[in-house]
Amino acid sequence: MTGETGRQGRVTIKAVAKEAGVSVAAVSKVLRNAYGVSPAMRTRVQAAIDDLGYRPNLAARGMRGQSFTIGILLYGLDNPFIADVVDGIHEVTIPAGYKSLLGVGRAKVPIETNLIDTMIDYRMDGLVLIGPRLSPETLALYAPQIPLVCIGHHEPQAVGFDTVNSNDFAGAGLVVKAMIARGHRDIGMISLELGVDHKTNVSDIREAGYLAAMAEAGLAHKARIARVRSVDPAPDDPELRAWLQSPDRPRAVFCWSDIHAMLLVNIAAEMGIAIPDELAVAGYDNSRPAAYSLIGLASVDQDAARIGVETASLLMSRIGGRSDAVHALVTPTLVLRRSI
Amino acid sequence: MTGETGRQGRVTIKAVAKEAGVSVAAVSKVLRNAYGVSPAMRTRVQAAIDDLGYRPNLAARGMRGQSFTIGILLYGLDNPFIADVVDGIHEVTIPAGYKSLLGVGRAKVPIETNLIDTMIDYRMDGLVLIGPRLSPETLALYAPQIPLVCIGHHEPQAVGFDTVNSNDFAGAGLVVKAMIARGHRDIGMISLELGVDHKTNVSDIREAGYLAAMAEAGLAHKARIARVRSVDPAPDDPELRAWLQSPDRPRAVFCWSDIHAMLLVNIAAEMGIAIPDELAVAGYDNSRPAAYSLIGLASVDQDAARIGVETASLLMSRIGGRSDAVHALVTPTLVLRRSI
DNA sequence: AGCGTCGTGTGTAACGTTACATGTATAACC
DNA sequence: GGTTATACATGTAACGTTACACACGACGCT
Repeated sequence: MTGETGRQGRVTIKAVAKEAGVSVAAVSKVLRNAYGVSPAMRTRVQAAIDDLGYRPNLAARGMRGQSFTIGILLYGLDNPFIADVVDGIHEVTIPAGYKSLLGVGRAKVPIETNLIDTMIDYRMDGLVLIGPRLSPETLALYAPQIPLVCIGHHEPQAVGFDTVNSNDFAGAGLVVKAMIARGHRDIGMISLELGVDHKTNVSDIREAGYLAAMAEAGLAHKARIARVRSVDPAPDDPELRAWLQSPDRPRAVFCWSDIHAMLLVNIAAEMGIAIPDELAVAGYDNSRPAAYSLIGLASVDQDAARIGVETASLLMSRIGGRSDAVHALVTPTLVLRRSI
Repeated sequence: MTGETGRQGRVTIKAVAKEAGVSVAAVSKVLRNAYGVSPAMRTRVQAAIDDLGYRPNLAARGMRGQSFTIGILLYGLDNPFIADVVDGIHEVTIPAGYKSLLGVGRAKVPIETNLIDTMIDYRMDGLVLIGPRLSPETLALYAPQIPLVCIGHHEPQAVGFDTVNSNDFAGAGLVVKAMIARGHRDIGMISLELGVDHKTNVSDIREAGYLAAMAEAGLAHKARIARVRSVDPAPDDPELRAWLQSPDRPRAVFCWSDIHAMLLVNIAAEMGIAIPDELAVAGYDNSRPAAYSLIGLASVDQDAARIGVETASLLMSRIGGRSDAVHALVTPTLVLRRSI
């Protein structure tokens, strides 16, 4: 022991109390903006906090009360959509005094559950899950343990947690209508292979929106969905190449994601297929390379920042005690570019 | 109180001890693989842990001992380099029983310091900083508080922490040599505006490597560096456009980053400048869109995964008690593509 | 037999914070 | 003037874990 301040020179609530000449309980109240503290006391304690450079120990905090930290679970880092969502979340949480820590789930169930467990074990105040691979049953298991809001998980009947999504149904409709306006009638779709919980995936909702828009335009008989296996295909993906070579390839195609749409545009260029004259393409996400003039990919913009803001607001109110479930939809827009 | 198990039904070390018929101290020892526990006791406790589905409370753990968690500070999420680095880190840390949580610093000093504080306050066992904007002085202040390894921060004389970097000096040399092999002599560079701590930035080391390689080839008089202001330029960045229009534009250009190189390739295409016949371009990072056939950008590959592995190994040994500083360099390779 | 040593196991005081139950003044009412 | 609110401040028991000091029996050595 080196004396008064403890071995690491770390400033604790005790030191602040001593410096300000008040009790630790009083300091704690000031820190939490709790009821029953006079303005005089508040300023005195605040001065001591500033003088000593005190920072609360989050681990200790988490043992008794709130930690003022939220956890965000992502499926990956290489996605501009996620970057914007996170920015949107911070726009709300940082002014509210919350910090956030992220975990990368790599779209694998064991990693995701492990990370969620970690976040719960750290006594975080709430969790945002972006595109979780977890089943509704698993989520229902976690929901009672911690305030939860999911993005990119369509489950409007869920009761224990909130969801925020782009209106994927409407977004697909925007694309189909724009293509019809361009004179196309033979419009196909490229989607993901069906998963086990496929009713909750964004790609499935986009499929439904596509089919509905086609039907509404009297083109139900033309509608067809090709499914690719890989979420993250290589630049020379054989599935996409095969699709482009197939004899009954449609005249226009709506891709569930920019990743596939951009690859399609590139492989088509290699194969000498003219875009959009021989094949019109539209994607989803309006990611940065879609705007490159060499790519020029029309794409649906989800308004990721707004999704983030909406999500964070819901999480804040849920941490505040709300228990009824809210399921919000954010309206997307279509960014027209050369490829359509 | 609802009775035996506590209000939230959460399983504590106490419950495990009771179930196994031993003391809490014994359970704690088993959890930490500490000395002084018989095989019989170990199996008995482990069985109880599995039966009850016990998970240690990290907040409580962090108050006394290790939390088995490391923090990773990133500057942003929209970068494939970072994604690969993080994967490399996990390759080492996960088998070692460590979890990791990320923070996004947005390349802003106050956010970065805030996040590092948070991670320290959570009693994490170690920190990885990827491309921190912090000054050597600030880092020296943090280093005594927590094991630290930096990526993308060149400070080979630092004593309190380790660094792992791509050999940016050599990477720049690879590009210059490849361009000379293609017959170019008029080779320029596009770099970042100088920051205050510019001796530690990767862009500055790449500049030095570029200048050295030019000098070595007897082209020192041809060498010139243009500096752009924005780290994250818009698709129609006026600075890059102006550079392309300038009368003394070089015949070939090495860009410090793919972000700028790809934009350059696109704006050049808009302006009718033929790549590589009128202008050869090479970037740094070998990011995914660089491989798109429509872009075809030659780029230096940093071997991000290896950097991650190296970093994690250093952090583990530093957590284990090592205190001398290691400064590792990873050898990059150049991926040749059409643009050069 | 007596004395250290070793291998195992237990009891319990921290760790830094919050929540709750108690004070203790001062003001407000009959 | 005595009771009752009201507002503020304090003392202290948790929270779940680890680290430390210690107890206990068995063993090997003089």
